[in-house]
Amino acid sequence: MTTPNDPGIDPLSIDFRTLRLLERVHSLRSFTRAADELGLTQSAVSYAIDKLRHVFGDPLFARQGRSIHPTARCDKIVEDTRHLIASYRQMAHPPAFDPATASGTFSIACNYYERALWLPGIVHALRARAPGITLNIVDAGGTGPQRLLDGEADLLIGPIDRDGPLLHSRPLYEETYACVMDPAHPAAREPLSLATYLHLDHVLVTYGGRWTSRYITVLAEMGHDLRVALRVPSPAGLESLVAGSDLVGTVPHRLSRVLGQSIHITACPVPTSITIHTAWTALNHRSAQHIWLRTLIHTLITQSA
Amino acid sequence: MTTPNDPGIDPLSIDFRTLRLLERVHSLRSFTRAADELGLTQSAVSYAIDKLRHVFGDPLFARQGRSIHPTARCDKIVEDTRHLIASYRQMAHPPAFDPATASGTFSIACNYYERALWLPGIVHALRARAPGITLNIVDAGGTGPQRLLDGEADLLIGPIDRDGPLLHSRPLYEETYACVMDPAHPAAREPLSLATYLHLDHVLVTYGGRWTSRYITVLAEMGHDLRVALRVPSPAGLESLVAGSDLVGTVPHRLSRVLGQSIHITACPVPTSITIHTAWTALNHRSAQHIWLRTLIHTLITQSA
DNA sequence: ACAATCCATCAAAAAATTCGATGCTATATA
DNA sequence: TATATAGCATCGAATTTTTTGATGGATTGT
Repeated sequence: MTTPNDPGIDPLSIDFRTLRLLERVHSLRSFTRAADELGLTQSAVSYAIDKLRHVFGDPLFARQGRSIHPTARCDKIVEDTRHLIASYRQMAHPPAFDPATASGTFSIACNYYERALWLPGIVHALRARAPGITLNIVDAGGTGPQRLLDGEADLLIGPIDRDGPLLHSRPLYEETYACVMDPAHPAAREPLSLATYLHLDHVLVTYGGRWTSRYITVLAEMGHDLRVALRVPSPAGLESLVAGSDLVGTVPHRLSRVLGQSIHITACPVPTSITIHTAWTALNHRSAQHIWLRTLIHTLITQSA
Repeated sequence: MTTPNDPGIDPLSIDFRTLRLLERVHSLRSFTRAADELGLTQSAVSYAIDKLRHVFGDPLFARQGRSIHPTARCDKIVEDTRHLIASYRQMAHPPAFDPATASGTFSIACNYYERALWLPGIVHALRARAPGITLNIVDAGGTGPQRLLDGEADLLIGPIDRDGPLLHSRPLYEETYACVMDPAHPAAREPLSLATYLHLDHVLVTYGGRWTSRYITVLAEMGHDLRVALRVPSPAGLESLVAGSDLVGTVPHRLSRVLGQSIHITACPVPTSITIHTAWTALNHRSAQHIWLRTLIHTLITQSA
């Protein structure tokens, strides 16, 4: 019938369906009934058992007149098989992510703007709902997507222009620019026109690296150039720079509102806006933890934005 | 790409070759190199991974420019997979039978003849080589194969005429019949002719049930009938029945030699012989323990027969 | 004896896998 | 900046595996 260690068949070519079939035949003591239960023909069951017979080098079942009797080896194989299938099922079924008991680290790349506006809310929610997760904030710098691709961050929050390759993203809200200045500034008396804006002396927030703010790009496309008196890498402390000076700063509108009470805020006359997104890579796209966290963050931000 | 819990594909349809493929891709960080190693094309590997992606609802690997990076879920799956494959391999590989440490029960069906001749040797060898195995001797009765088919015995030793269905057997040796009588018996003076044999008064061993000894069958076919003065169910004590009487007993030749010194033994004139076999069912045909035991018994008996 | 049950087997059909070739994207190089 | 290269995805064709439906052989129960 079969020789032990039959070289003609690779034991690894057995799949879990075939193992389940073996288990059912063993339990039901019948090829025919197992076939019915599994929605197959008796013939297919016979074929599958025959394959298993070659793989295990054992007859597995011997006919005893009208019924079949498993061999001792078959009993043992079936017992092992039950554990094997259970393990595999557990492996194939992703355990539902439970924030309350979850542990791990989650890295967010963003810049001063997002940290100032949204980080407190995120941290607060996370401590309450998923206290086991360590939050790691890295500076997005001028090139946010690179943080994701390099594996330094799991989620990027910021203005994404291109929906580049390998990058999933979801828009949060649209942001406009605002100008901040000393309340005593002459230009603070009425809404700012583009002409006036271009004649003022500016404090420019460069955001460190090679990033160029959208309003600068738009101005350049219009053929205009900003009179820059001071360049700073971050909006932090911008309030004290414009207070008591004639300098004007341009920052996202929502940010201007948290810079301090002592400054005058008015709409920026450059006709453009940016859209803030969350973004991540394919690596995390299906991760239960990541889905939960990015959804949480998306909800928090869009609800208060 | 893929939706979690994709209903279109049965997770159980994954086989162990595919899991090994996943493991290799994960280790080598390359579809192409895994394909080379497994003797497949990159295309086949891509197909297999795609199937796994649907089953697990996870991209498993994300392209990072020129190379690939596994997802966290993939790492975990691969780790589980290694255990799964190891367990399966152990299950598929029949553990070599080690007599010295083996335990269990082994049932032999046979009759007085085999017990008297061979059981001491079998017991002796088994105690020495496989002390953990319990030997269980059951009477074969008139219908030996039935003991096997009923599961009452693992091995039958005895004269098998038919190589019936579901029954494996291996011949041990050929046995002839001998006549035993009192040394003072008139017929003991010269070789026994068939004519003389038929005129003697016999003690017939019936072996209990419905069994008919071969020499009886042959005599009947020849149209002869035996003059039976006494019927006994077993050859045990036959010596004392023929000693000091005019009765003649017919038993297998080897058995006659262990009945006692005080009797005369001569060849039985009925022209026939029987062949002693070991026999077993398909249930035990591939069992390592059974193969070892029946080979041991076969060797013991043929070496001293 | 006779019908019924049940697994084995065979040829044909259906499904899954593999191959070879090509496409597409992201580096690396000139 | 353009080009070459490496590497996975995808497509149709070829191959292999699985399933089916029909049939055979053996055993049991009536």
